[in-house]
Amino acid sequence: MISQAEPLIRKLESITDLSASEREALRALPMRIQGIGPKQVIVREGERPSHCGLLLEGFACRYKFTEVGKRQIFAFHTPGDIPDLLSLYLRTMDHSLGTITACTVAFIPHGEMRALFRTHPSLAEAFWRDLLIDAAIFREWMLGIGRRPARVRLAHLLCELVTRLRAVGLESDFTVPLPITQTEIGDGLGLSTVHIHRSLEYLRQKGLIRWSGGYLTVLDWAGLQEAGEFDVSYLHLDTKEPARAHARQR
Amino acid sequence: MISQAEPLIRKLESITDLSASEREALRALPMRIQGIGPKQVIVREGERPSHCGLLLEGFACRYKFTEVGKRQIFAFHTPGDIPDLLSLYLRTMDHSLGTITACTVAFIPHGEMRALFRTHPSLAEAFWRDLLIDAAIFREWMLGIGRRPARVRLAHLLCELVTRLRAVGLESDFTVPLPITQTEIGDGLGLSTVHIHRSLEYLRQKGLIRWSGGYLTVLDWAGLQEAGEFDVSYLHLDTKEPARAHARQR
DNA sequence: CGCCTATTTGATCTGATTCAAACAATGTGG
DNA sequence: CCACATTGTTTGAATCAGATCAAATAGGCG
Repeated sequence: MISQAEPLIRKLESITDLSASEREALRALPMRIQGIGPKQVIVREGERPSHCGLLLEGFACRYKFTEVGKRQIFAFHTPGDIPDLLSLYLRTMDHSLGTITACTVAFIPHGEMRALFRTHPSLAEAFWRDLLIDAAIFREWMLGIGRRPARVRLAHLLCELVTRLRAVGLESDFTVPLPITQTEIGDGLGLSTVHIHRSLEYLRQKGLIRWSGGYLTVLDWAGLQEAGEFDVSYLHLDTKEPARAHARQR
Repeated sequence: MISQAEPLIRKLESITDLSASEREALRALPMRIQGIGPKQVIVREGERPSHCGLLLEGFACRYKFTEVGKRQIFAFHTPGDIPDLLSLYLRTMDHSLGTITACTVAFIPHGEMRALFRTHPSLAEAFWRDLLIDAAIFREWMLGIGRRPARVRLAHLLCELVTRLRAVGLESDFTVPLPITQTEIGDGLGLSTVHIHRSLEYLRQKGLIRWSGGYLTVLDWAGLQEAGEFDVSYLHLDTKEPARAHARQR
């Protein structure tokens, strides 16, 4: 029951401000730490978890299968995320959570999270913001899957991953760890593995990225953003973001 | 500032239990009621609303455009919904909200909602549940758009709409108002209007549905559910849902 | 070294788009 | 109440983005 709240604190600080006492409260959360191998299920669709899983190390994803066995990945998760936070309010999981690489997960009892929310309302608000950003990412993915061609979709996803990894300090020099398979990318974008490979090839040939050995390097950030129609605002990374030009009061 | 909270109460009661005092608190919410014509924007991407819009009458939707002008609809909204509730915690809208038909919308100041959440924590929880179900619907749409063929996708959407309209009392005898255009359905499913028409034709010819004059009738509910691979559980309609066969404690 | 998993490449097929046009329904103003 | 305009539906034909199938190559790792 040693606390390892630092990745979580870092994550929350990327979307909100935390006071010293809030950071303390997070560090005081009791958690059971567990290692989980690659490609394992953490929580299965239909289960009713009694704990939330805070991802400390590794990559995870949430997904669901079609009746004919096709998989759609809804989200990729990185250290600091609590992918099944929603189980606190929706008792039954409507999708599964699994690891991509080997992971370290800290399980926090639901009761402890609820107590934290009661004693620290503004922390509760921070977590709600996180849940809402999660949904905003779903929307952006929907826009891509439904309406953007494969190359744009792929470039957009890479932009998102780089941005999110940067926000939690896992980027340096436009290089991020990305130990994800082309098949997994395909399952996230609603595309076949073959087509992912060809789209990746396109981005490589345009000199936008390099990707090998589990690390992605963005060679041309502006170009990749353009290729992916990437506008970071949907990630709501800055609480104090300036008003947009076309913003208006109702 | 006359309150018209009944559709909202009905909606919340479909996903949670409300006490008499909670219902009273909802009725006491001050709201400015406004009629809005069909196909109008209610809140535009980039804006920072100071109110939430409670939909009292009519159909609305949330959407976003691609850079090349393709639209993806993320959600269809029916009376009782507060489609922009998220603006309470995410200051800047990352997508737009607009009407489909003429609508009556009750605008509630953010401050009033926050006060309500403070004085009635379990109401706050009900709204959070609603927001999480919203995200669950996004996931289910993603699964369809990414991994299901057009006919299945369409049948699934129809099942969802009928189920949701039933939950708020807008269904009778497997007939629901559905004043939506084939183009709008297409924008929701990531398909072209032409293909929606052909897929609809297929469902009609299979004797599953009848749809005309703005009303949809499901002729074969079991058949439509099967055609759409529809499993209602993602809508989390019942707080007290029984454990599924494969549910397990961690 | 040999096994297993992931990437790469080529060929073919198909679900869905696009384009184009006819047709139906609905609403509007004179 | 009708002519006209507008919006939505229907139909057909051509085309294409991406899937599927199949097989070769390349990495990792015990």
